[in-house]
Amino acid sequence: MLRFFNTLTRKKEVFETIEDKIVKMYTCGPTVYDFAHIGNLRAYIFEDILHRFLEYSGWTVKRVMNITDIDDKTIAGAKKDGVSLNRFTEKYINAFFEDIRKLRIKIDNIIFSRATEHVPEMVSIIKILMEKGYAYKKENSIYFRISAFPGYGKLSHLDFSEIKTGASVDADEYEKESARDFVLWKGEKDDFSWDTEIGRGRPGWHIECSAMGMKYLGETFDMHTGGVDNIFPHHENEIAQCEMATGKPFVRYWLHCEHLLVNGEKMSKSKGNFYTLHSLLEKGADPVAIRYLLMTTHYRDPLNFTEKSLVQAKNTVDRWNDFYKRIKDARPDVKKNDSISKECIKAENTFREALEDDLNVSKALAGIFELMHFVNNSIAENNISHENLNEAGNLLEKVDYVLQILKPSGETIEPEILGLIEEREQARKTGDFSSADKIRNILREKGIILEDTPSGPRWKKTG
RNA sequence: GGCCAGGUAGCCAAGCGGCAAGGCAGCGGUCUGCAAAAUCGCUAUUCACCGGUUCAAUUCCGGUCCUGGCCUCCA
Repeated sequence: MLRFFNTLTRKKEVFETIEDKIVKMYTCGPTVYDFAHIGNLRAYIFEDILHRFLEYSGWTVKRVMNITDIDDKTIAGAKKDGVSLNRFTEKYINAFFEDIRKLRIKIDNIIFSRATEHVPEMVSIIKILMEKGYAYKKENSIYFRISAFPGYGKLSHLDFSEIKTGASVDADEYEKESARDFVLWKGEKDDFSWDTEIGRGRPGWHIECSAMGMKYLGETFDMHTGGVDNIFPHHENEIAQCEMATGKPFVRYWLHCEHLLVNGEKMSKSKGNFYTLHSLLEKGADPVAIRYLLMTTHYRDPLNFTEKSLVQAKNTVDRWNDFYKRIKDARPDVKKNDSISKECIKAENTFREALEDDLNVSKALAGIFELMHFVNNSIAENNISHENLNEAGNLLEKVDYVLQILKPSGETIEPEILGLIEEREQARKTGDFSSADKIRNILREKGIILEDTPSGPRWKKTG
């Protein structure tokens, strides 16, 4: 039984979808005005684990991720570079896909929808809101009338009766009836405009997610995710405009991912603690270790990113892969040990039940670590069969559909390296250990680590 | 100021009324020609602090301190 913490009710709730075993989910994606930082990437990894686990559990996932390629920042960037909007955002869209590919975030079975390709859909929602009297036009811009929506604030749990029109609130350059009203459509100010039935201009910030979500998932859908900072105003406003346009509930479950800190502080460019995936990889970080680190803290807890914790993550990922390679390489000649099968089932149950409980990744991993411990012990005691190893290997591969931390197996090795390994083995056999150690050091410099086992030497690559 | 999340060993991190999971790092033993890997053992009388409820609290209640977030365009 799947349970998730719903921001709307502030409670963990049993997850029940509109259609049985089908999840319609909308996940907030990037605004493509800059390279993604690791805080953004944490959110995408959270969404990836969620998506993959749902599929692992037998659900059909219908998912949309937006790419916001029109807003103040993208326009400012395009102006600054003196290029078209598309030309400007293309660079960051490509970088985004490159980043998520490296972090093994899935891209198949997801509709990536671009705001600039859905302007007509946005316009039609705005038209409906105007017809119903929930939106008004002022100086060529169109605003949503918040006083028309009694449920305003139900997601963020903010009390708007107290909000005052002050310096920070009334910062908008446009005229509106109430400081709280938000803009649906911005009247033409520059070249970045569309000609539409509601005038020439461009969409406001919140309308694109509403339009794209409802276009692909329907007027009411199951799940919407994003970072906690999106709760207000972005998601609150999405609810307001959708529910007033359709008269139906917009989204059933809202899931939000906490922020990431770096060395206990908010990440910011001025503090010099701003990490992008690119900058970490340049320092030699392993993208799989980054993925592991970003997923092991529960998504609703703040995650403190440090370089030390990244080293720890790297060691853990290496151990995980060592174990996988070990059970692939072992060639035991023993009859089947039923206790291994039982441990595999136990580990899988722990894994599944932990993730079903609001994605408790740490607990899920602990279940697999316990299995590793048990299997390693059995290998040491020579009490595990080939069949048992297959069971453990299959389980590891199965959970890795969600985790994505196993390195691809079937690494190849050059013939000359293989020759060196054989040469060293001959030296060892004749007792010439100084030659053997010399060759082992040469191999180490080439990135090959040797392990002598009863059935001969075993090699692995570093890094 | 209002609202929200969090503070568990050197570090990361579960648990959330009944003797404190797991991982990384460290130390000692086994194995090994030496390593590596693996393995065994050790590493929190204590869960930010102070009160309260209870037979029993890291877990519930009240207060305090610290960290971070939101309160109109930042995942």
